[in-house]
Amino acid sequence: MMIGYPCSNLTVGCSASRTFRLASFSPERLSETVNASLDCLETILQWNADHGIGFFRISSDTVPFASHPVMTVDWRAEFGSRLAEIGSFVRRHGMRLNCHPGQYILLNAPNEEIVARSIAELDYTAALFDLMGLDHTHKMQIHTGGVYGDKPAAIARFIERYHQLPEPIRRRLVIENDERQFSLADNLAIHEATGIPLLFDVFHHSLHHNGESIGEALDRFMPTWDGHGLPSMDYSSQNPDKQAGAHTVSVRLDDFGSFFEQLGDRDVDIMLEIKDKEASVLAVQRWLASRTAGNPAAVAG
DNA sequence: TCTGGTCAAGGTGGT
DNA sequence: ACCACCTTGACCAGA
Repeated sequence: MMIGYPCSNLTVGCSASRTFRLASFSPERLSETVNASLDCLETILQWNADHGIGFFRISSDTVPFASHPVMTVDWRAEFGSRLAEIGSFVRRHGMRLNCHPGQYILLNAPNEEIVARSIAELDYTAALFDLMGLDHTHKMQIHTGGVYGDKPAAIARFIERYHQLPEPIRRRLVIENDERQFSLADNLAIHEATGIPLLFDVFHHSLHHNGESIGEALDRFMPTWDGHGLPSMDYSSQNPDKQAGAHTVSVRLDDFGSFFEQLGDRDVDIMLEIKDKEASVLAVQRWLASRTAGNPAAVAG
């Protein structure tokens, strides 16, 4: 089991998700920005290695505008060797990376142009992993998409488009249950038709489900990962000061503890979607260590 | 140097 | 009809 965090580290003092406005695009600006982001990504991964953190989400802005028509630069050639070095570090340390392309990825949109732009963006993300030399267990997670007033039709369109995806995308793509539209049960139907692994977001599940307990949900999502590495989850909890669905500022160990009880001896990688990032990962690591020390039998295996 | 408005893209629910 | 939210903050113009 590895505990991870997304995109930025608040300790190291740099950002690995630098970008710029579309209007500011130039080849020079691109080089400067991407190289600075990759410098920081190396810093973060080293920091992670030093702190025993093996799971990390890279920003979908690692190469800004990579799938946009403005991109005339051969970014794969320009940054390929740096990405290969980073990938080599990741493999050497037994780390796992993940990426979460944005809300504009809609494989089941009725509009074919939106689908084409979505595939272009996924193609870029898959290329990042390919250039890093990372295998298909390093996943790109997206939401299933829009409902467009007819969920069965939206699911059917997703399945149809999935079968047409280029292999570098298909082997890394996973879908996540969301808090409003596509529940775990909806995604299971898609999994049965496609074999796509399902990334389980336990917080979204608590807000939108079909009556399954957490234990039942875990037992259903985990087998969808056969052959894809350790099943991967997103974890957050409710920010008590904000509207339902808002992520908490810092991990609530009581809430995590009750989740961990339900997890039992199941082995998963857990991405903490929490505002204070690596601080919560360290807090969970300390909690797990103290729990193991206090009750060795409980976490064995 | 600081800050508030704005940023490629779409869908959805709330006002 | 419009705005905020989601992904995750970061850029940038103007003071």
